[in-house]
Amino acid sequence: MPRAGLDPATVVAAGAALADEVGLTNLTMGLLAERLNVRTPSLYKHVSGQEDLSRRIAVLALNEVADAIGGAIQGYAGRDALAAAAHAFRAFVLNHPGRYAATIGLKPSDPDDPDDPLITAAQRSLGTFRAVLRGYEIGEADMDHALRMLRTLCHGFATLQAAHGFQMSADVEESFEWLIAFTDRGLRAM
Amino acid sequence: MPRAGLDPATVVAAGAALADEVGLTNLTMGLLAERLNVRTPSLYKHVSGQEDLSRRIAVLALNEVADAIGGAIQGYAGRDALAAAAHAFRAFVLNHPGRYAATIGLKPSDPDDPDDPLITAAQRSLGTFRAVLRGYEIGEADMDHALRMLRTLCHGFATLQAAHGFQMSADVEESFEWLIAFTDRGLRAM
DNA sequence: CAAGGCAAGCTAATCAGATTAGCTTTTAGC
DNA sequence: GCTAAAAGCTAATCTGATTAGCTTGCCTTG
Repeated sequence: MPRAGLDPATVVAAGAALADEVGLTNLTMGLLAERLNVRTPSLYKHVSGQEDLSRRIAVLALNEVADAIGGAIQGYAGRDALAAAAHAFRAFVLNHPGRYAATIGLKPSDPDDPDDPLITAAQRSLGTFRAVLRGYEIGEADMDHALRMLRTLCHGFATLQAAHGFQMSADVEESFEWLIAFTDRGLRAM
Repeated sequence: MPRAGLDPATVVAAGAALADEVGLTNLTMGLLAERLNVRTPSLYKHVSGQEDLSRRIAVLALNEVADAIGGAIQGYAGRDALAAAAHAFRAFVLNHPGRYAATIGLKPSDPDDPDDPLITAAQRSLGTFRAVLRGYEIGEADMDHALRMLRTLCHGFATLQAAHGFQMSADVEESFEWLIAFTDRGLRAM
């Protein structure tokens, strides 16, 4: 009976994948163990419990979002960068609802601890939004507000759509494009 | 030993209050029973389980949001109505994080069933946003998109703030005002 | 006012899922 | 090959949801 050869990263990756499939709330240690061909208690050798698992999934997700947006905006600026970032963000949330859900409502970690990988990952994904805004003429004073707006829009739209929150008739894709255009116009008019 | 005299509405109201205090995820049937001076199984005489309870809390919350926004925008139009609605919405989410959380990620109910109180409540709160937009010169074609944008902004900002998502230096209140002004400008420019 | 019946509450039991304790055994490093 | 840490396992505990079935308060009807 050979060993499974797990390590924290493998467990977290499998947990994230499973969360995307069944939903974060339905992710149980038992289900994850089964997926990894291991008995439930064995998982505790790699993660300290559900909260730890969830937090690590969140870190993974935030880094992946950062990578996705970062890659998508390469070579673009202004409206093109905005659109690319928004689409990349939303695609990530729709394709990985489970792991994105893990990034919401985490116990607020000490924002001063620069060793916390969660902080690092959050900063990275924030950095990509900041990069998008560099393509606009935004004063120093407005930068943080604009950044928060961008986050609000992306997060809000993606989570509402993922939760089937848009049940009106109009096409959701069209609304998303409309939203991007609206934001671009506003930012350029600053 | 007199009876507790519970009914579904009482149980749901207590559940909503408790969810606000301890968080929706920490709302257990046992805790709720204790709050109502009743044994856990007794709750099942009034709600059919946790999912049912959560759904009813969501209905309550959506109706309360609609009332809050509806009341706040009375007598206002344009930018004043927009600001009043946004503030009312956010205040609700911040004061009642538990019950608002219940409105997210519910199993999508049949949108065609007009008897579902959840649909009714959702329509009501949507109606208040529609009322805000009537103060702007928005063409028929843009209405649904603008409506979705408004929801996106309110939902996104409030949930991010409730989740302690804004850890940058700038003042959150200031960002919120900035966001409202940005949106107002954009809508007026249509 | 008494009888009947429904529904609210209760106790006891079952079940799923998280987590811990303590044992066994692979396997990396010497 | 030897040994010790780490990885897995079984067994056990605990919390929380839910169901079954009993008891009894309370409202209605006669």
